[in-house]
Amino acid sequence: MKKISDSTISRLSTYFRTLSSLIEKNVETVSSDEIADINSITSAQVRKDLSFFGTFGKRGLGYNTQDLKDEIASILGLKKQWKIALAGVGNIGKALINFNEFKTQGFHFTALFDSDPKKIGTTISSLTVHSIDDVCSVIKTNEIEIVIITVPTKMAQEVIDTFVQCGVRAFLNFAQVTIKVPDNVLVKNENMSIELEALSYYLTKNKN
Amino acid sequence: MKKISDSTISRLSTYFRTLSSLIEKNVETVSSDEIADINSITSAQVRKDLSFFGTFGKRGLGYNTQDLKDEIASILGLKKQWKIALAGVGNIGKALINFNEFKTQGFHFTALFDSDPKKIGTTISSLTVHSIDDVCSVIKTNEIEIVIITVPTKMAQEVIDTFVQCGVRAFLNFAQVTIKVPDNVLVKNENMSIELEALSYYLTKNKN
DNA sequence: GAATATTTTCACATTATTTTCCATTATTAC
DNA sequence: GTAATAATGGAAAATAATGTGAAAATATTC
Repeated sequence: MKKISDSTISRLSTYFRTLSSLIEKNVETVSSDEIADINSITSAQVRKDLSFFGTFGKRGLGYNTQDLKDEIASILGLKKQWKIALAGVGNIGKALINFNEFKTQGFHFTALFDSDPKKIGTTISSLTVHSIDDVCSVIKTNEIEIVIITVPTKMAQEVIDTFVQCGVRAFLNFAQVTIKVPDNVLVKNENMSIELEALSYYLTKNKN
Repeated sequence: MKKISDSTISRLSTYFRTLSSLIEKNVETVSSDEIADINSITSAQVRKDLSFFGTFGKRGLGYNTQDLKDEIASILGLKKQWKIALAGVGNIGKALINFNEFKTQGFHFTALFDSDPKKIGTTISSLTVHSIDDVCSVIKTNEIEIVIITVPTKMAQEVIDTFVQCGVRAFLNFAQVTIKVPDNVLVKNENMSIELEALSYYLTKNKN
């Protein structure tokens, strides 16, 4: 199986949202050109991205919105409910727990972890905060497959190591540090400062 | 001036963090190879990225950490304090206001906006919540140049339009929708669900 | 101070991604 | 039913990004 680029995968997510929104409006058919317009890219890009996974459209007509949405859901693995955990119950962590979009996309918070004894044992949104020491048992009992990391930068590597040892292979990391993991583990970084700095670069370069 | 790729800019941010951390440890000199190792990329990539902006190293020695950090700060426009605003004082919005990393990177929240009459006039972290109707005057008075968008998906385009009309040219958008803006405006998307879906794709593809 | 090792820089090669082009197929209008 | 229009899908070309290797410059060792 050939390697599909990250950009292709993230555009598939975008198409998925576009299709959901079209279906909500009772649109039954859509062309690659329309999907492209909505997302400010080219139709060739849309078709190329889809072509990696099969042929889903009808020449002369376009794509059936519901069918294509289902296909993309299958490709992205969104047909199941994912159980996720969160490590680091601080400001950002708490906000994410209450962020409903995750749930509607099929990602369910099932466990919380923190190292602060004052937080361990407390309940947030009807989820108990567990000690980092109990990672393995909690992960296994709850069949958690994805972990969101919102611990302080300095602890991120160590915390992720712990989860990796318990068999977790997918992380969404909010800490501002590059994490080293084995080849069979994936860490996606969500680095808000980097995006802000890209804006800073843009404004500086295009000063008026 | 040739166009520098987004990936180069975001890697510069990463090098900037790496350098800060080395300086903290009193390291005075660093090679492209060391920077690369820390961030799990190649040294050629590091040198190539830097080469777009000048020659900052000494052959046989490497780069002076403080000098290179200063150079990158200049390139990214991080030598000034940026005044930023936030639109949409919900869960995520409030968490970001209290997210201290922004402040330490030179991004200061200076104004908040919401459309909910119950929130308008209240204070969060000593910042008053303004009405969306007052955008132009507040933006101008406070010299705000970057706006973070944490309003509901359906309102995002409209809210950004309002800010654009008042002269704002840089946005960090948390809403899950592609925003249309004029050529001289930049919207960076911070889409946490897309990253989660990339993890979902990865786990599905590499099922064990 | 000469020899060796290190490391950048620059030019080029390779790989990956995006865009263009066009044949094919479907639908619509007349 | 035929022509015109719309749209996909796949091959090829163009562009962009990354990696490699040789040469030059600097530092270190003996």
